[in-house]
Amino acid sequence: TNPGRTISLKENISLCIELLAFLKCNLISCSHFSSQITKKPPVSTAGPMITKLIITKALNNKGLSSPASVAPVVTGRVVTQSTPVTPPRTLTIGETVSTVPQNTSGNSKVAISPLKSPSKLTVVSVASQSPNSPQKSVTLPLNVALGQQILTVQQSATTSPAKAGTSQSTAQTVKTVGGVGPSQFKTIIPLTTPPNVQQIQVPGSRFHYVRLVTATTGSTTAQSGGSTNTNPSIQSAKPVMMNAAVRMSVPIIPAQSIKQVVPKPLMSAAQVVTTSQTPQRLIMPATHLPQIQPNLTSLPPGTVLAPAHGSGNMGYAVLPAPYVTQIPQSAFVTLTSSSTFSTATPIQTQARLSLNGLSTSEATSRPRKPCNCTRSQCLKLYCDCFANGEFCNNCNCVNCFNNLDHESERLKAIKACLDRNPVAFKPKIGKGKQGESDRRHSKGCNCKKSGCLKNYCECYEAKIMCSSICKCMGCKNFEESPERKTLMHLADAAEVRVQQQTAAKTKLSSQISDLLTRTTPAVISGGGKLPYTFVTKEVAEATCDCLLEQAEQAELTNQPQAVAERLILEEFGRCLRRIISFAGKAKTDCPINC
DNA sequence: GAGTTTGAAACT
DNA sequence: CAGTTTCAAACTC
Repeated sequence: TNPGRTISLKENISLCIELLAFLKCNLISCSHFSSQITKKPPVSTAGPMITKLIITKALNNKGLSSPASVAPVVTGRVVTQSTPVTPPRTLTIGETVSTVPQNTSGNSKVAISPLKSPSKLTVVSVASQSPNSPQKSVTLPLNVALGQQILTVQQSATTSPAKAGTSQSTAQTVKTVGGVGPSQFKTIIPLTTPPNVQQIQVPGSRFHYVRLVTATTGSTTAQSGGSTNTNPSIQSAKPVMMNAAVRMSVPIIPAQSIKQVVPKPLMSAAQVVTTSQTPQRLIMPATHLPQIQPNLTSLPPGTVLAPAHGSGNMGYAVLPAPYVTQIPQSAFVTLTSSSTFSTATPIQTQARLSLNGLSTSEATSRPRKPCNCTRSQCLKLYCDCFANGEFCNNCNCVNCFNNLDHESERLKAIKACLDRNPVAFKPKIGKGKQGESDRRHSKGCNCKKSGCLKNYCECYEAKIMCSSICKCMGCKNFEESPERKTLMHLADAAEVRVQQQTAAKTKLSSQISDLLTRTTPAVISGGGKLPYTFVTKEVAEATCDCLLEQAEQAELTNQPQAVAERLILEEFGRCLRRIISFAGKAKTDCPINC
């Protein structure tokens, strides 16, 4: 791909070996190969994304209500919005909030699945504001409900018929699945690529966990038991066993999936969101869903969505996405019963949407450094995990409270931090609109001895230069600083070296192992392909010997590198022709295609 | 790996 | 708000 690039002899031979392996692969019987491909489950190329986790009470399968049983159990939370464009405000679940910006005119609602629901997985609830349309919910059999995107948009009772016709297909879905007429449920907005929902069984837990998984590529299968499901591409739910040591796997969802239901962004990071129901519930933001960040899930970690006045004491707790991946199996009960924070004192935390100027997805996609806290119990900002809104996981900390076992303490600590500094959990490194060059430390550093050229300095650590707001002394971390340039060059060179060495090592080992593992002769019959068994270990070694011989000859005769490369490649071509020739001859001669 | 240095966070 | 203490990471040996 790069004609101007000079290839060393070693690389040349390496390429030849690679070609040899490739040839060998392609000699494998076509049917054999294709069968392996078809057996392979579809794998998403997208990073894991959490869309939502619904926890219901443990249920036996019989306990699922029939579609006709419109239970008064309200488990899906309805968030509404009064106007399409609103300033930062207090959100009251149950208020009218527009979640479909185009044509629902503020009367649609987003049902947010609760942490727990009594005995059933309730997909939709209506917080009716009309006495003629009492609050209702549709309780679905789990295997049916699982096929639905949990975020739903409903028409409120006061929505006009004209507005009600915004999404006929999805409304039909609701009607069919839930057995409830369109007058009650206007719209369920499915994901553009519907999710695969998996049940997660947690031993010892009373709760039933569900996760939504959508593969962005690959085939999909019809949903089991989902005859009423109008979307055939929804995958069947699969039970997943979990133990305490296993992280809850992260569902995958296409990035565009949530776009349809993204309500207007909540402007303030310190909003109070109130609910109108009783038990505390969880809203788990999807770190990898930037589209959903502006809505409820963009609320900062630790936020408790306080109940609305006069409507009980249930609230939501917004947790950072890593929470989901680190969550221990037994923690939900503690959380759901948590009532540490009343409506009068809702905890408001700031979203740590980015770390050091990186987006959340970027930041969370890389492995986090384990902390080593010994005295802070990981409940102070000294602890990087805590400061980043994450639970400690695989850390080396002592007496750690930054976990679900100490959730109440943790929430208190969050509150204390925010009392001291309302933006304590906001990213310190702001990303400028024009790219990284505009990134800068929000507070500036205060370095005195390091010259801002060591990682003690938060600016230098974030690979940004100090700015006018820094109060550092003897700063050398500025654009024209020769010391800084030298350091940067050294760091870059070191990084490149490490990468090259790692890549070379990986490539070589994979080539060797690849060749060695494919040298077992085997009889492949039929398929019209040459038997790949001719590329045996001996043949590969002999080929390599031939190539090396050419390389040595070229060196001995002081040939220019281009000539040497040509000789090697020509020799490789000869080797291949011989292999193919013998293979074809053997196939003709041998009655059993050996 | 132990000890030191450093600067942010926490505290007064 | 300034000064001091605490803390954990970065760094050095």
